[in-house]
Amino acid sequence: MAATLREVAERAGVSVRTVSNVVNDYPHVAPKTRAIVQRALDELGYQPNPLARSLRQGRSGLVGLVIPELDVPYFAELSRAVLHEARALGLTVVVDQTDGELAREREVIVRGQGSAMYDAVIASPVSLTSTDLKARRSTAPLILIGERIAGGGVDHVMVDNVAAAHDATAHLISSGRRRIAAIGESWNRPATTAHLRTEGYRAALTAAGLPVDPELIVATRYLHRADGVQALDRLMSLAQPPDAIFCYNDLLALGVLHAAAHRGVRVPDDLAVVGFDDIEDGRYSRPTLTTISPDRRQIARLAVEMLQRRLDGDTAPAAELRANYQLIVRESSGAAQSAAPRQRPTGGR
Amino acid sequence: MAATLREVAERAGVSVRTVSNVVNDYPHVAPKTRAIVQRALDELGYQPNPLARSLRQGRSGLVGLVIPELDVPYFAELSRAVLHEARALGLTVVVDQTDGELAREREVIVRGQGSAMYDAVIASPVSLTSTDLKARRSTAPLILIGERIAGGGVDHVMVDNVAAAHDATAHLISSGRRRIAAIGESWNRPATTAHLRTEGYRAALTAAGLPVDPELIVATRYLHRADGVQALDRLMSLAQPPDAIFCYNDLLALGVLHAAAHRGVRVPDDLAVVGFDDIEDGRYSRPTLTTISPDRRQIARLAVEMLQRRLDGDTAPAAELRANYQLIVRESSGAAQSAAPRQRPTGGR
DNA sequence: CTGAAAGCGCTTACAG
DNA sequence: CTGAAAGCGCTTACAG
Repeated sequence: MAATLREVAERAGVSVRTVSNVVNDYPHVAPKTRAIVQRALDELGYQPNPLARSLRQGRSGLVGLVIPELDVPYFAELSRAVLHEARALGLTVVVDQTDGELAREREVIVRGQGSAMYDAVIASPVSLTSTDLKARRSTAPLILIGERIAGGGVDHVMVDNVAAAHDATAHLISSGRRRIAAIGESWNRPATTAHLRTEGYRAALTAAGLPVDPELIVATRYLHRADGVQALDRLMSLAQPPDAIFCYNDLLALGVLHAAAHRGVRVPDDLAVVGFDDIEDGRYSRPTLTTISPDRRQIARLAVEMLQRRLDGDTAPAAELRANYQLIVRESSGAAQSAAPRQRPTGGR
Repeated sequence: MAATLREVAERAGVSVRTVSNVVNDYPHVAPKTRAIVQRALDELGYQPNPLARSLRQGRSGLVGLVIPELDVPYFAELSRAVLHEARALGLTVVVDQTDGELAREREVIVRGQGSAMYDAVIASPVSLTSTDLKARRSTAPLILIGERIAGGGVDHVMVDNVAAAHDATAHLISSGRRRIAAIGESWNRPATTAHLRTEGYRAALTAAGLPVDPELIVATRYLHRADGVQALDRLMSLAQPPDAIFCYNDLLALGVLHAAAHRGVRVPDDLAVVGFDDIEDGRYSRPTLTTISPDRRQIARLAVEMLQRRLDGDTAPAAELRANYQLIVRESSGAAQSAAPRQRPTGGR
């Protein structure tokens, strides 16, 4: 069992106050006293009890990062970026997975506390609604990433989803596609994000004088690869299949690529594909994936810096922080096919 | 600010003891008293302070899951499995990323404590050595996943890496390959795991009467996709390039697949590829990836159950728990090519 | 069934 | 520069 401050104090023949001062590098300690205490500390292998310290100080020093699914690459990569930025500021963040379940998102975001003991929370909720947010009891700072939940009055950081979806769609149009599908509208999620992407998609079509065909907008249950496979199967069985697809995330797009290969649909020749997120897989897939790349580093930094400000007592009204994004054109929407460039070089269209 | 037990007690006109009893569903409370207290609890919106509770009880109720990289699919998928099994047992686990840095692995695994306050730790360390383990001060139960650190005297769960690597290699041999490379031996990691896989690889070659060519065993810095790309480039520039590659993980294999496509090397026709881990990407890649699939669910369950036993006071000697694995044959090692089966059906070999 | 009180291991005004 | 003491918010033997 770890030694306590009191035990160290007894051994060193000083008060606990003095030991505490040494442990915490309090400057005004006589060098001689410090040496004596340090020796006792070493001999006993003292380790401070973080629980006691936290209780006394009224804060745990822990920031919770709440995400739905750890094994969805976008969240994994985002989490890593957040952990990285947080470390730079000396914050310890700990990842909390909710499986996207409302009850669990509520527990940690709305009720605060729970078995968790976070001083603040960064969250990317999928089921939480504005009603939940209004009922929030916890006073710990909260920063939302990705989703803007209407009327929440909560700080959030996000990219301009409407504009990004517009750009993705416009890219397909400008490369000659005319029958463009959209995959990822939501079945059962509140999914403000999906709605915003559909809005951008529609706007781009309309601006180009192209019709919006409801048949081409396919909702999915999740945003996983398997959903992309299903969606493609459905789209290809249409009387008039699409010649391009804008997927609301890269995982859907990778599912589409997979299903297309197995159906003998050539990408990008027969079908152009664009994703969203710029996860690492898309840089190695065959063909490589054109995608919208949100500046994850910036997202993480904005979130963490805002959090730090709130922890420091900043009471400014809730902020809406916007991060940059970029369209990255790769093979799936027209660049040279990856399969065997020397044997069958296929130019863009 | 949240109300305290004492405030609730005053409002209800009872002692804190009684309030505590109600909060914790202690059975012997008079129904009438309970009702009064409950009302006060509701009116004040009481939330217990987990820090105080933990300090008093001498445990935080938190289990730390220590992994090197959150955004490496294998760890993301493993983490999810562990969180799932832990939930089933009522344990709250929190993910702690170390970036594979020795200092950080030490802080949480060896020193215990730190800013973290875990009752127990499940870890998949990459830099930690047996010396560190012997110097361990923390008395919190520790379960290692994946790596067996010699002489640590610590519980661990793993698959039989030698046997698995043997099977992967034997599969390539039995499908007619003769010049089989291995990618993923370590440059700078302690990497017991890599050594074990090399051992299995060598054994399989030897058993088949095939020579072991040192040129074909390529070490990599990390085990990421980019390392796979580099390794393939190096192998293909050999005077006698390989006709098959056993990659020590799927990420390397996906990098190999990518590089092969861009070089015009056909997989599996010119080159068969086998990975290790069975991450989801490999089920959707082109071609899909043959791989060793460790039973992640079982690994997670064994680790969590062992942990629970230790928390319950089990003091049996350190256990070595073995999980099952399975070779999953997909397109990359000989099944029908995925590219466009109808146009160019390629049988296995 | 409930109250008064001790104590978990710290930090920190308050004195001196 | 250092000591004696209070108190963070709980839980839990000890009485009654």
